[in-house]
Amino acid sequence: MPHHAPAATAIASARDLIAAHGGRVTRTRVAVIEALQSSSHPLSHDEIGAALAADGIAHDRVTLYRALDWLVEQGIAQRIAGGERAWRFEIRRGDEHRHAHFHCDRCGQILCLEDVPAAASPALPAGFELDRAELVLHGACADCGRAGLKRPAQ
Amino acid sequence: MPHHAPAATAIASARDLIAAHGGRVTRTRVAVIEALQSSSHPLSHDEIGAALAADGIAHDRVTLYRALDWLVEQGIAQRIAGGERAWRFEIRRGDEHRHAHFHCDRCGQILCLEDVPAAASPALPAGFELDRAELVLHGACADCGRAGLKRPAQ
DNA sequence: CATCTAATGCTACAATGTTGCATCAAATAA
DNA sequence: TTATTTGATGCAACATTGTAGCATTAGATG
Repeated sequence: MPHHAPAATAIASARDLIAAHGGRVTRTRVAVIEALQSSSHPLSHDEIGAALAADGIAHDRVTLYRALDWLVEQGIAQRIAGGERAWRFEIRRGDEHRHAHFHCDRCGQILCLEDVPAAASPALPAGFELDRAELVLHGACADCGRAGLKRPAQ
Repeated sequence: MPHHAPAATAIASARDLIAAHGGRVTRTRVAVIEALQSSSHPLSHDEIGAALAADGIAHDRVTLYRALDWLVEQGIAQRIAGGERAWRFEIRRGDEHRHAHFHCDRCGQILCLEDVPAAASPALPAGFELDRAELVLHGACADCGRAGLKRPAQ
C-alpha cells in the first residue's frame, strides 16, 4: 500500500486500492472508500449510505453491507464496535497507526484518538494468540460536556 | 443457587444488592445476578435466559432485557461490546477490579483477563470527560488455537 | 463487440432490542 | 392477615441491524 494518503484524498487512490486487491472497481466501492477516507471519524453503515446518496449513487442496503464486508476482508477497512449495536468503519492504515477510539455516551459519536495507542501487547494466558487490540474510551465529548449530568444508562 | 463461587469475588447477596438500590426483589433479578456472579465470563442475554430456564424461572424476553437494563443503570452490572452485535453482561466490581476482555474470533467466547488492567487514564483532548475504558483483545483462545488458520473476516 | 462472472438489487428472513399497555405481585400500610 | 399502592412482568407489535438466495446487471478482458 504505497498510499499513506492524508484525510482529504483523491479518486485515483480508491480505484487503485480496489484494483490492487483484485476487486472490480465499482461506483459503490469507490464512493465508500472515499467517504471513509475523507471522514475524521469512523462511519456507521447509515452514515456511509447517506454519503452515497449525497453523491447521487443509488445503492441497496445489502450492497453496501457487502461492499463493507469486502473492504474489511481485504484489510482495506476495519470494524469498530461502538457503543451501540451497529458497527463503525474506518480506513485501515499501518499497524503503527493503530489508535484508540472515544465514544461519547451522550451524542453517540465515535472519534479517533490518534495520540492514544491501542494498547501494547499485554500478557495473555498460555495458548492465546493476539490478533488486535481494541481500546474504546467512554465518556462525554467536548461538545456535549457533562457537568451535572447523571450518567446515562451506559 | 450459589453453587461454586467465582474466584476472588466478594459476593454480596443478590437480594441485598437489589434492596440496597431501592429495587424490588424479584425472582428474575435475583436469578440474573446469581447467574452473573457464578459465571467466570460475561454472559449474553441468551446465556442468562438459558440459566433462568435451567433454574425453572419462567421469564419473558422483554423482562430479561429490562432486568439487565436496570442492573446496568444501577451500576450493579456492566455491558461489554463483544465482537458480535449482542451485549455481554458482567457484575461490576470496584474500579480497582477493572479488567480487559478477550474475544475469540473463532468461537465467539468472551472471557475476562483479570490480570490485564483496562488501560490507565490516557491523555484526552481538552473538554473530554472519561467515564470508563473498555479494552477488548481479539484473537484465538487456547481451546481454538489457530495455527495455519486464515484470519477470519474482521 | 462478445463473453464471463463478480457485483448488484431484489425479496425474504434472522437476530437483537424496544414500546405500549393491561395484569400481577412485592412492599407497605391498615 | 388483609388491603392498597405501584414497580415489575408478560404479551403483542414494532424497530433496527444484518444475512441468504437468486435473477439480473455491468466491470473486465480478448
